[in-house]
Amino acid sequence: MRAEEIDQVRDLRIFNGVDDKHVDDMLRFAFLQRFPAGVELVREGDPADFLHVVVEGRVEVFSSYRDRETTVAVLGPGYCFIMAAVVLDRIYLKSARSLTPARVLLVPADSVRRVFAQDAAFARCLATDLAESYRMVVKELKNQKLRSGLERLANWLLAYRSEHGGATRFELPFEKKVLAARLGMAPEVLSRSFAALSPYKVKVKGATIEINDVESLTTLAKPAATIDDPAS
Amino acid sequence: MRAEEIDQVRDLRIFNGVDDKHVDDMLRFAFLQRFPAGVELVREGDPADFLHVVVEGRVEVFSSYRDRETTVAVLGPGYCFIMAAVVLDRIYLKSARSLTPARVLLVPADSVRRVFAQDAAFARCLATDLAESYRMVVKELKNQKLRSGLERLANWLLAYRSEHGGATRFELPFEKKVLAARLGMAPEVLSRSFAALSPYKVKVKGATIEINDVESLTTLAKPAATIDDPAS
DNA sequence: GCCTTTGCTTGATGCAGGTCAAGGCGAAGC
DNA sequence: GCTTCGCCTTGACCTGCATCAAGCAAAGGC
Repeated sequence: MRAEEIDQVRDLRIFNGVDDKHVDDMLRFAFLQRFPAGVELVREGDPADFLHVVVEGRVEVFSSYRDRETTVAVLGPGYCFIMAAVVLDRIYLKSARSLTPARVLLVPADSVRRVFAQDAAFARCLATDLAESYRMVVKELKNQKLRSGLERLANWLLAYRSEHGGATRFELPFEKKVLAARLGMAPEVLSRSFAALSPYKVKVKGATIEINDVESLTTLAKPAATIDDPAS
Repeated sequence: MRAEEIDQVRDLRIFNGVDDKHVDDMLRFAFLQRFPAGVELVREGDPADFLHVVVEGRVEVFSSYRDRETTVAVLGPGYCFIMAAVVLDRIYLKSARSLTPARVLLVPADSVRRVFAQDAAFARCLATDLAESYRMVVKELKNQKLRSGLERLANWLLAYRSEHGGATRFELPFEKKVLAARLGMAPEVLSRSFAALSPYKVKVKGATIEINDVESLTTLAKPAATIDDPAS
């Protein structure tokens, strides 16, 4: 990696408080790789060779079984994936593909594990990051098991809205079929669900969403801190 | 805690390699508590006061939302729960209740966090334990989203069988309605699913299960390393 | 012994959401 | 302008699972 690239990634969350020397150890053999959209970055079942950190663009994390596929998460800049597999030196449980053109930092797994064994601050970084990730998956599991498709959509809309300044109108950040996968439903069902939200004054025109009555949508969605609040 | 009790819990997995002095720091203010069956140990939404470790008995981890409830896991001795909430000093995302009479080690959250900040070995223990837990939830999420109820049952039977010596006959470790919750289905559906397994030579008599044709059951279940194998 | 309780099974019915097939529509190309 | 190609929507249909309502059988109380 070039020095200028190193500076771009040095203050990623996972390096927070870690000895510069150790960060350099990891980055020396790392790559900051550019990928076009639609490339498979990681395949489920492979041994964990690299810790991946999204620097730019969006990455979809998914898993397949027989002829089925399910999206687990859609990650933006700052998030790393497959950390657990790297720490434990196991195989990947999930696959990942770039949804948009993306830049991803690839840190060799063995250097991650080496620094993990030596640097207490890094071990703590990984532990808190893993704890965060753990809680994210738990929330997702609850979201899937305890809510209907319509409820998931309503909650997603409210959460996305408030993450982006709370404007009445906004654009979907990715294609509707990706959103459908993210919400765990077929694209057709997403369509119908959007239609079912019109009594709640949600207007959909292409990728543009308009939420004209947050109150009534909230009544339907019944958001819960222990599922939706990213800070709790 | 009494000295004799301390010895019982000192070599739990999470204290592996941790400085004795620090383990004592945590255990000094800990309780080894006995609970009857059916007691709520932890309530979703409460702040994380204690790290809980199951020493004896079985504990069901679950979550509620509106009038629904879902079981996330059933834990036996050696497992800790709500570690992520303790590390991050957040609220519990899940509730827990004892299924059987149980003994649970309760370690005050602040002493866990204090040792986490001081002792590198403990930070690494927590990190690997969190990584394991993370992978468990991911597997559970995949199990739920990618499989039908019948497939989940078939895989659970095969996994339980091989975890317990691979005998042809065995007893269910808990009530069928708990198993149903664990598998994410209504008790009635579990009943029907058991019935649907009789062509695969699975016999059910009360709590006794007999698997007479592992091969054909495996063909149905199609177990996958990235969902079912606890070691991968 | 009988009766109640509790857990489980079985049947009937309804609904959410998946699947298949046929358009509609906007963007890009010619 | 028209055509083509993806993406999305709409309609019709089907299936897996939840729900409700009995029945049944083993276990414990008296």
